[in-house]
Amino acid sequence: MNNRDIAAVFEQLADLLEFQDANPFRIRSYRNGARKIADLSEPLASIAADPDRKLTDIDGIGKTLAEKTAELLATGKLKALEELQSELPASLLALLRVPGLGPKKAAVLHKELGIESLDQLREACQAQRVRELKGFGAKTEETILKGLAIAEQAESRTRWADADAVVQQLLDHMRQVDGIAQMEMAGSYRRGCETIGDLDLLVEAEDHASVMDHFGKLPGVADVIARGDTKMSVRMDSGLQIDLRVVPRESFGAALQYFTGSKDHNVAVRGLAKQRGLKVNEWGVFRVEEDGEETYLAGADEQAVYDALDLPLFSPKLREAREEFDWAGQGELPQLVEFSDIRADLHMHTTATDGKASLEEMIEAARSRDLEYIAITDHSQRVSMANGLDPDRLRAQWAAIDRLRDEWDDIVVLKGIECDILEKGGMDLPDDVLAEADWVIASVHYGQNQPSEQITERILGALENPHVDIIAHPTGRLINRREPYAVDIEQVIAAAAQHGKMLELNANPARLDLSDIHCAAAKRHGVPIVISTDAHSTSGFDVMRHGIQQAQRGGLTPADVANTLPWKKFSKLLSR
DNA sequence: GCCGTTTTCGGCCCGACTGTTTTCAGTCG
Repeated sequence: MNNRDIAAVFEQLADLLEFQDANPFRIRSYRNGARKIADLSEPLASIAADPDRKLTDIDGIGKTLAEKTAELLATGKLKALEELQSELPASLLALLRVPGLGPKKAAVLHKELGIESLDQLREACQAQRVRELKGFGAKTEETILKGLAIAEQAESRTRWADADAVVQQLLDHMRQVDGIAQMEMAGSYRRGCETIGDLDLLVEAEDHASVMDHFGKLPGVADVIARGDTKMSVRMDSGLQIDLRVVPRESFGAALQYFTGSKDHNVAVRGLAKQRGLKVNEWGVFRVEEDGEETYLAGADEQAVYDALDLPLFSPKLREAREEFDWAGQGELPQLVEFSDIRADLHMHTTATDGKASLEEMIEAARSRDLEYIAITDHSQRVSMANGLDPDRLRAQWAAIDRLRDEWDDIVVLKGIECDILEKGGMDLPDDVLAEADWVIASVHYGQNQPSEQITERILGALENPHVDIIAHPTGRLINRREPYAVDIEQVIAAAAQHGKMLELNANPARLDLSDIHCAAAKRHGVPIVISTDAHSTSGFDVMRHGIQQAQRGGLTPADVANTLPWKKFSKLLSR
C-alpha cells in the first residue's frame, strides 16, 4: 500500500466514526494523520522498514495510528475498518458529500429511515418523509434535494486555472460597486492549490448591503445559499460556490489571514497565539486580560497580524501546516522562486509533430518573452498519433535549427527531443541519435497502466541512459481526469539524484506534474527541477505562471530550479 | 487519538448562518 492508500483508509475510518458520534477529537486525529501521511513524500513502507526510525516520529502519528499503519503495510487490510464497514454500509459515506448534510443529520436519516444511498435519500425527500423527523423540516428537505444534485454533479474540485477565469470575471463585476476600499481573493485560490473547492472573496466596505446586492447579480449565479450581516454565499450554475465576506478596515488583514487558511495553518497559528495569551479570530489579534477583557492589537493588514504573533509573513503558498512553522522557528523561510527568475523553457513542440506553430514561430515567441534559451523537443516516432519524429526527420529539424542559429544572437536554441520510454523499456530512438541532441527529455506516453514495478523500472532505465537529461511529467497524472501512473516516485527521485539527472515540473494546469509534495522531495534529494510549459503553440508559453505557483507551494527557491540559471551556468549541467 | 519550554492528564480554534427551535444544534469554512 502506498501513502495515498493508507491516508484514504484513515479518512474513511474518520468518516465512519462520525456516523457513530465518536469523540470529535479522535476523529480529527485520524483526519490529521491522513493529511500528514498524504503530505509525506517518502513512502511509509521505507520508514517502517528502517530500524533507526519510527512511524511515531511523524508529527500527528501516535501509537494507534502507527500500529494501524503497520497493519496496513503488512496485510493491506485494517481490522478496525472492516468491523466498522460491517456495521455501516460504505454507500452511507456518499451522504456526507451532500452540502448541508453532516454526520449528525446523516446518522439520523440512516437510523430513522434506513437510508443508505443517495437514491434512497432522494426518494425519502420526494415522499416528504424527511420533514417528519425531529430536527428536520420542509426547508431542510428542500436543501437536501438541491444538495443531492450538487453531490452527483460536482464530483471533482475545480482546477486552479478554471477557477482563475471565474475569479477575473468576479473581480471585474465587483469593481463596478462604489465604496469598496479593498478587495482580495482568499482561500485555496490564494494559496495556489492545484484544485479549488470554492472561492472566497473578501471586501472592505461600509455599505454591506450594496456590496451584497451587487454580488448577487454576478452573471451565472444560480442560487443564494446564505446571506447575513457580513457573509453571503452563492452557488454558480457550474456548481462552484463563492463566499463573500464584508469586513471593516481594522479587520481586513485578520480576515484575509483567516480566510486564506489553510485550516490547519490557522489552527497552528491560533495554538501559538494562545500560548502567548493572545486570541486570533477573523476580526483581529486580541490580548486576553485577566478579567477576560479583550484588547485589540492588530488586524488591519496581514503583516501586522503575523507581527503581533511574532511570526513571519508566510507566503500564502506555504500556509499548509507542513514545514512553515519549523522554518519560521529557525528563521529560514525559503525565498520562493518567482516568475521573473525564469530564463528558459525547455519543453515545447512545433508543427513537425503535434504543435500548432512552426519552429520559427516558436523561437520568435520565445524571444518576445525574453527567454535566454529554449529547447525544441518534439515527440519521437513511437508517438504516431502526434506524427512523432524518426531519426531522419529529427536530424532534418536539427539542421534547420543550425541554419536559424545565425539569424538570432539573443537566444540559444537547443536541439532537443521528447523521446518516449517504450512499453518494454528502453528509448524510442537509438543512442547514436540521442547522443547528437543537446537536450533529451524522456517520457512515458504508452503503457501507463502497467503495475508499479514495471513502470518504475522503465523510468529508472531511462535515468540510467547517459544521454537522457530529464524525465518529463514524471507521474503522468491529469488533474481530475487521470490518476498518476503507479510509479514509485521516491525511487525515481533517488535515481535522478544518483545519476545527476533533472525532473520536470510540467506547468500545464491540467498536469502540474510533479506535485508540490514531490517538488519538495526532489529538493530534499538535491535533484534540480526544470519548470517547463510543454507549449504546443505560441500561447502555450503562458502556462509558466502555473508551474511557478506549484513550485512555490513545494517551497522551491531559484537555486532549486535549473531554468533560472543563466545559459552559461546551465550549459555546464549538460556536460557528459 | 495526539501531545507536552507549566503538562503523562486534560486540553484540543473560532465565529457566521440556517432552520428548527423557543434557546440551540448542526453545518461550514
